[in-house]
Amino acid sequence: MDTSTPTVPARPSMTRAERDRLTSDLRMACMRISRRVRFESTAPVAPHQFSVLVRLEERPRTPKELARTEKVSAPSMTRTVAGLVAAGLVARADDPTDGRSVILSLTPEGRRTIREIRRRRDQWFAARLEGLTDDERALLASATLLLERVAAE
Amino acid sequence: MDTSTPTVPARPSMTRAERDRLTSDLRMACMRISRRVRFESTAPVAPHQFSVLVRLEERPRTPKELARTEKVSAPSMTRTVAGLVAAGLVARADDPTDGRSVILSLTPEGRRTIREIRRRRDQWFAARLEGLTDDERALLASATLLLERVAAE
DNA sequence: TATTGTTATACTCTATAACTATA
DNA sequence: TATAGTTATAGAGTATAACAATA
Repeated sequence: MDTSTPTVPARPSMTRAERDRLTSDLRMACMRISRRVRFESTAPVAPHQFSVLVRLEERPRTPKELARTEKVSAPSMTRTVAGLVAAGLVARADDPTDGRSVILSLTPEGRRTIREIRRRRDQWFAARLEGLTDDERALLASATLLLERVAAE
Repeated sequence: MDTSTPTVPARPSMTRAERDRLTSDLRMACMRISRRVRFESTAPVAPHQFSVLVRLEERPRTPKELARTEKVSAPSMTRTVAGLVAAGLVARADDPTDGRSVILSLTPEGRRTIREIRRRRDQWFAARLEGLTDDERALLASATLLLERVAAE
């Protein structure tokens, strides 16, 4: 895939007002799309549960680590994890090096659940992108690379 | 503002796999930015309250209308609205044509609150866009128009 | 003594069911 | 009888404080 900065016609520098406008318009567009995806697609687990599944998709983590990254209290995470374990989506294991800790990881069913939720969300969004031309899609593909860079900072 | 489709170099049609990839990558990028904006910027009102303020910014509405658009029950909206009225952000008025209805609208303080929240969110996002070149910003400005079109459908 | 995780308790947002007032 | 809104009550997620087990 082409990861270089896309070629666009030369333009004069943006004014401060134009930059502010871009910031606000782009942010609101992203948040509106996010909201609509959440509203229009149903999910088998609640948003805060899905968020934990995605964290565990990257690698196994402790409840404390999850509480910190998800910005919730330890007792809240205890509760959330308990629900995911009860649903068979997350597995608990003792930490062999520290008797106080537990190590949480995704079960195969947990991975399937993530895939299913992404599939539903993409399905809704894909229908909205149907009406675009190839050029418009190419432009959005280039923009996606920039957005990913911005979000990763 | 230029609302026409931006000029980009001619490219061959995307394959189905490329379209699927764009759908998923762009959706996830938007959702990740949305999440980070929500996490990184504090707000004087809760998310569900802010959402109601934005609906009322467009025009006055009844509680029933708000419950429907926000996808919550009528009693939930009663509670949310009560909080906003108590905070001085929303005003209640009797409907002169229907004694059962109440008409909700933003107070000046409610409008100030919306502006303040947007300012904080933009502030965070603007810092992330600082590192981009003018060409990259121009590309994102074009993409924003497409995203707005997509989200509006 | 500090740290990990849980339990106890309370507050908020959510829902459904029942109630009041008006059409 | 139907509709707009509220009140009653309960379930789920969140928090802080207190506790248990381990380092």
